[in-house]
Amino acid sequence: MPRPNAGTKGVPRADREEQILETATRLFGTLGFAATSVAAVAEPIGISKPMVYSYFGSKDRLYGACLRRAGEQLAVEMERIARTGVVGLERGLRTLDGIFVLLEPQPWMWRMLFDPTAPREGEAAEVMASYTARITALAHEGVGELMSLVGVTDALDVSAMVSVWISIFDSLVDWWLDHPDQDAAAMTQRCVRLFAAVTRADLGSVLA
Amino acid sequence: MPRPNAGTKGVPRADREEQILETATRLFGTLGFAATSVAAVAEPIGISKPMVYSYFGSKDRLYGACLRRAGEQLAVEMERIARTGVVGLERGLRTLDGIFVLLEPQPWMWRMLFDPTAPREGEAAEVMASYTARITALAHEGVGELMSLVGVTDALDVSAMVSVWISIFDSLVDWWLDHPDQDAAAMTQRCVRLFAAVTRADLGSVLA
DNA sequence: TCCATATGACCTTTGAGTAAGTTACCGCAG
DNA sequence: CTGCGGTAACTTACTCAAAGGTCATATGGA
Repeated sequence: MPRPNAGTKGVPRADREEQILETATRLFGTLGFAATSVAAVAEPIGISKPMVYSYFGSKDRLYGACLRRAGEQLAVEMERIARTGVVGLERGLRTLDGIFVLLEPQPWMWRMLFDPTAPREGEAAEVMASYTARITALAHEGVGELMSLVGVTDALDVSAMVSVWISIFDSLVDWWLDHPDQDAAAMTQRCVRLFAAVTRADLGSVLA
Repeated sequence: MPRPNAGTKGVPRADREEQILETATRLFGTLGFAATSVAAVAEPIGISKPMVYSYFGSKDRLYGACLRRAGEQLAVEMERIARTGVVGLERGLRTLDGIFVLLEPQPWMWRMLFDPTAPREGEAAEVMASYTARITALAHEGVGELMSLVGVTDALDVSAMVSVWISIFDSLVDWWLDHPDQDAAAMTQRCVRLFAAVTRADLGSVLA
């Protein structure tokens, strides 16, 4: 029987692969893993579902590939900033700035790494765990330094602060997605103002 | 044909309803809406799926009922604290403390209100929107006060800070779920230490 | 005996994954 | 330059499993 849209469209393998990866990252990052179907990835590219399967084998492996791309970029950038030797809140701000610049063309990239709907086992889960571990280790290092500068050494306190710190990243990226008119530089400036505000705040009598 | 487990078990309607609500809240809160099946709610109670449907009609309505219960408790408590007139970071800490005490028996309750896998339309979505709006309004009020105390009035700055503040709540509850040995009082004390640490931190030269 | 409480077995939809076949580009013989 | 096979790029049309939701029927307690 006739198959009107069949046959190659002349797009070489590498190009399609990149196209799929880009679209999938956008959808996974904005809708989450669970809410993203493979067909929904294929549609905006104008290809069919089996194409995606022929390139990546399974939804899990597709997610793994997106994760690797995103995680590698983020981890490398954060490690680069860590090596510059800056410490304390300043290191935090510099990291934030680096991430914002990196995320400017595709802010949803970040969301993928901390997607709560991602599968908890399988290849993708392992890739995700390895990158979040790498990023958490960097955060731990930075937060640990900051905390010891102000005299906090309790391991659980530091551990809680690391969670808080990462979630601050998360919420700022979320906020950014809701305010797409802002650019990376504006985001960083805003963070500087917010940090300054918090350090200026008074705890009142709660410490008593 | 014979139906071995059929027939009433002598549990009155109100009791079952409460049982289902409790189990569903636990599962929705820990696994998220998408990953929780109606059958999984029925199983630990020892009843069958159609029972849940006969009580709540649909998964969406079940989620709505859980949301209403949780949201009402949280909103009422936060409003009560707001009315005591405490301001600044102290108000933040008092709110945190109130929430921790409320959440002590069921920390997963909080997660439901900010579940990203929850449906975006339907009855449950409306209930969720109304409670998150109520809670966000309170957060906005508190954060706005705090910010104006330190001289920040920009609406976008305040809006971003509200996102950050709520996500701090979120991450602390998450951390608590990972450290079930901690009680509410210990959590509050930890928060006091963390807040104190942050206000003591130095911004360095970034402000330049 | 009556009916609220209960269930097994079903229907339906959705989405992951697959099989088998179709078409167009591309290198090469004449 | 033209025609022709090989293969890479593509699609339609399916299977299968999981989960939401329904229905007819069974049973224990008042």
